[in-house]
Amino acid sequence: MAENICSFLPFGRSLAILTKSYFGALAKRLEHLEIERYYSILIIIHKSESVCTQHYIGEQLKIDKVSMVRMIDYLIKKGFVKKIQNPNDRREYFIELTAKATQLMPELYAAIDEVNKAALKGLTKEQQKMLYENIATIQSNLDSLPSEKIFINYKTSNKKI
Amino acid sequence: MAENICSFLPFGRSLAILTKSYFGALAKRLEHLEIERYYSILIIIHKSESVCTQHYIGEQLKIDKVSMVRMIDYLIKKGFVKKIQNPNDRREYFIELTAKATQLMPELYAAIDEVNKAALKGLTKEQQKMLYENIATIQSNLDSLPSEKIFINYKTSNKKI
DNA sequence: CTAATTAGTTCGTATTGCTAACTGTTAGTA
DNA sequence: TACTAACAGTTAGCAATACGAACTAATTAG
Repeated sequence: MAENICSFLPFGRSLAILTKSYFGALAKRLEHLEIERYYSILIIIHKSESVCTQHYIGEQLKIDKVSMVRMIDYLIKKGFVKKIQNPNDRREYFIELTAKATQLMPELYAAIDEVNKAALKGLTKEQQKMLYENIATIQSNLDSLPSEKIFINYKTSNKKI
Repeated sequence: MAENICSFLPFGRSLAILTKSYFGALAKRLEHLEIERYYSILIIIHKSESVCTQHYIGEQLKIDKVSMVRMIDYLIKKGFVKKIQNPNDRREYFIELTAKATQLMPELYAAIDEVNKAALKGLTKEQQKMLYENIATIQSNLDSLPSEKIFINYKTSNKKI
């Protein structure tokens, strides 16, 4: 049976499929918004207590700097963020939300909360807490292992299921 | 702090980063083998009690049929699988492991087991069991939500960390 | 027998991660 | 001060993957 087979697969495979499903659901929930990607970048900026450089955002989300350029360009083109050169270190640019993006944030948080709730339905508060803790533990375990860099992308398509 | 920010991110974001780290570690552990991708396809075929078509494999791993063609072509080129037309339904092809691939499987399982163990280090057996169950629950929750298809890729690069 | 469906293929497009080479800026150091 | 190294960000090009659409060949439904 499929379940038996799956138990032999790398643990990461389950995570990959889960991730795919999660972002599929989130994209669906947010499809009425003008933006379809890079929510996490907006959140990093919005929640940061200080100014955000591309370097900082990339570090938080583990996105390389080249991809960051493309993503920020996209967000600028869409009118969600603006880039302001740091006068004290002119190599850096501060990435800031526009009013348009700021206005959108509550909707974004609500959607994420909704999808999170739907995803975690059936788990007790205690189980949810344990899940987050275990994920953090696993992340920390993996961070200490030798590894190769891995390519991982998320892109919504137009196809509806 | 970063941890505070992360708690506002979509749940899927943690999973994405985790998945990335996992496959990075697995790729590193397997870098001495001739193959660097598509381990899961080999496992599906190896563990399947019956013959495997591309359609079946894609269904198990949630890989679309176009990508399946490319992946199977790659595995054929590398000499790990062969394609045999089903005489009873000549639209289908059975994908089978070559001797070379079969010989490689124990090493593959050992590597996966090793990385799984390293990843789950510090979790009790009970916690691990709960984790797998919770992942299954979440997957099932998400499967029942409306969603869009999402692009998700894993590709090892040559860069070592 | 015809129409619809299915397995698989091919082509084109989009996204992302990587390397490498590059600009401009800042910091370290002789 | 001048030279060098490091850093933030950019650009170009490659590889990998997902998708839609159009396609072939084969099978099934009516």
